[in-house]
Amino acid sequence: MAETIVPVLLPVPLDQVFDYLADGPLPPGTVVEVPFGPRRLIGVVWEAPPRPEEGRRPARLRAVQRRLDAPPLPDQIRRLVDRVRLETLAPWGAVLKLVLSVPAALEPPEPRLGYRLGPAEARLTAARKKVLEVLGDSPLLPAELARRAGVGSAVVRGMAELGLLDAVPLPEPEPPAPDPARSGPALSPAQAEAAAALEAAVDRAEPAVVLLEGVPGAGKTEVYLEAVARALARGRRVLVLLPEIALSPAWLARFEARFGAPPALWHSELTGAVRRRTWRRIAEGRAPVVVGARSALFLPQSGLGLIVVDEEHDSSFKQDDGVTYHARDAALIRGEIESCPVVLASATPSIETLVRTGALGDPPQPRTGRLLLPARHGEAPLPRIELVDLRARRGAWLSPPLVQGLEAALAAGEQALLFLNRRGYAPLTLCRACGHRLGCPNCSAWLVSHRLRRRLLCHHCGYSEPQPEHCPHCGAVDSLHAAGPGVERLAEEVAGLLPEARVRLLTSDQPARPSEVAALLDDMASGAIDVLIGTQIVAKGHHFPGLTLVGVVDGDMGLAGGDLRAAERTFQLLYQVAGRAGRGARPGRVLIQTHMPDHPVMLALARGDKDAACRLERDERRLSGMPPFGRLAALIVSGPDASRVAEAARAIARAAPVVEGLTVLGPAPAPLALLRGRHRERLLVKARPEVDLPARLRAWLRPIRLPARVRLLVDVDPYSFL
DNA sequence: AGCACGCCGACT
DNA sequence: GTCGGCGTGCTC
Repeated sequence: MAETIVPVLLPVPLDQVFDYLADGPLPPGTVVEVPFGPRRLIGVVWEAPPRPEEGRRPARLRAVQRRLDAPPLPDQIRRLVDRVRLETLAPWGAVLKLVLSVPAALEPPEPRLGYRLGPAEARLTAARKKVLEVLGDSPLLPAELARRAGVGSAVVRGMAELGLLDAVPLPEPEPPAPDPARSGPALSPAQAEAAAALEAAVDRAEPAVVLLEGVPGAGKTEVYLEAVARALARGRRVLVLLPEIALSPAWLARFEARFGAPPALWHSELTGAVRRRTWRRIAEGRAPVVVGARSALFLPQSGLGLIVVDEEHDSSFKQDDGVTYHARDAALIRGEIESCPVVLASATPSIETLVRTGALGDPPQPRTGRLLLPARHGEAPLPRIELVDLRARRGAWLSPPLVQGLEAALAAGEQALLFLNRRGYAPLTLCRACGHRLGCPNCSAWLVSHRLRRRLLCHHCGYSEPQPEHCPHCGAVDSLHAAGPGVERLAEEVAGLLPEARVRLLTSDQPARPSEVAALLDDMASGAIDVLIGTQIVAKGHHFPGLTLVGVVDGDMGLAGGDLRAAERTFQLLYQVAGRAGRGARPGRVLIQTHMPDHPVMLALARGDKDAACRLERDERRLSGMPPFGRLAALIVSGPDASRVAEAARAIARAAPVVEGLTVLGPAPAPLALLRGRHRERLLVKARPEVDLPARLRAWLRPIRLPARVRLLVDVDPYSFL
């Protein structure tokens, strides 16, 4: 057979395909193993690039090692990889790596081994007799066998080695398929109407973007699950993206209630055999519904009839390092490729989505729509939100109105939630003798005091040191002062004010163990906690029937700094937190402490007028040409040597294209000028909508050669401005 | 990203 | 005299 040259894309951060020799043509999508320098890598046969890549070919091509016994990578996924590469400017191979996230799954799965009675004879101990007793006709997994016999797994393994047990392959158990015909909870007329609109979109099987908007409790999930059912009934598959933290047992219970079977789950915590099996099941088309966090978008699922992005405004859909993609935006690309609708669900949609779908009165983009779900009858209305003006107040972190609110709630046997988006005891430690502030040696950031651990931590790089006894600068004793509040300090203050109250903390790192977190949430739900103090992880989803008072300790925190989405994010976060109050029988009350009671975000929250605030924000963005009325890209130049980094950043700026509608700001030291020991300079590129920003960036940056030890990170449509 | 190759400090 | 630090360069 004639030798053929095949282009292969490899999961390494290089922006090119590599040519190999094969015995014959291999269709694009074929999964192959190839030699790569001293290594062997698994890659995917790709379409040949449109024109021969510049740069020289090697004298001799090496041969494809073997074809793997895995389903070919679907065309749609290859096109997604190509599109994401072009949009994010990430190296081609780095994007492929998102797809080939489970290399082991590409190998034929090893059969699971079960044990049955073997032929050999040996001295039988009591434990061994027990194992043989419980062993029936059908083979059992070793762990199951050991459990039933009440012995250790070592006994079972030992018996297998002696030949007392025969190992036989067991078939992989197939999880039950979701049943679309199983009827869901009865829908309200408004829900049924919205569901019908989504079902019609699924039936059309065309690219479309539908915003599904409604207050918490309006029943958005039930509505889009009807669309999921329709897609399944038509023999199509479904992908549901959720922020990592929204992938909760409660959500899964709702799914199972509707479909009688669980979906395939995908998130970062999955490891080992479960991760491998899930990937394989999806690749082989045996998972009708996949539910996962942002990385699930790159699973090799084919035949999609619907994509749902729930909590579409959530900024955790944006990946800030490596391939800087936004899963919501990439999902829209995927929807185009798959020719299926994408449902974006949220109680507080992003400005981007509101504008795109015409929800704020702008002309909607073609093939978009908005469904607005009203609150359900009998559902608790959103709680009353009151602002507490902190101007001219000094001293304690909790104002008198909030303290009175706490006392009243506890006296009535109700629960309270205090929200402060700051882990630890205090965000800053300073010396009262010399004024020295304790900073991180690797980052331009203050060390955060964590009293429970008796350590100072850097929240950016993980650096930590023991809580010092005296000032490391002047040596003064007992001079170190904790400045500003963190949740730990708040807990201390509440304990002082309400000594009899049962107070607990909940943050991303505390309690440490998932089981302890679950126990804490149970305690909160059952009323065994009076005051829960937490960071933003308490904002989402939880249903605490006895919770009537929510206190936002520092409503202004998110508004500081020059982040273009600060107002939007603060509104979304505080709205979510506020929604925790009054979900049970008794009405809720929300107190937001603020130094800016006249700020549009605060006024919108207090008046419950979301649309007005969104319009105001939209107008500001339009006026300043900010997203979605223009695009941004951040170029972060970093390296261990500050002056080389600065010089490289200036060189990049000098090479900037002179194009109508494209502005380059900077370079300037990034807000976090030192991060993990690397000095950072930032350029901000602003483009008008008619400019093809990624294409301009590619042309600009392609010829740039960076000096040694200097790196460039391109972040198109950045969400983090650090 | 890995991995090898290559030139300078503290050890059996 | 070697082991090993990580800087540099390459991978069809």
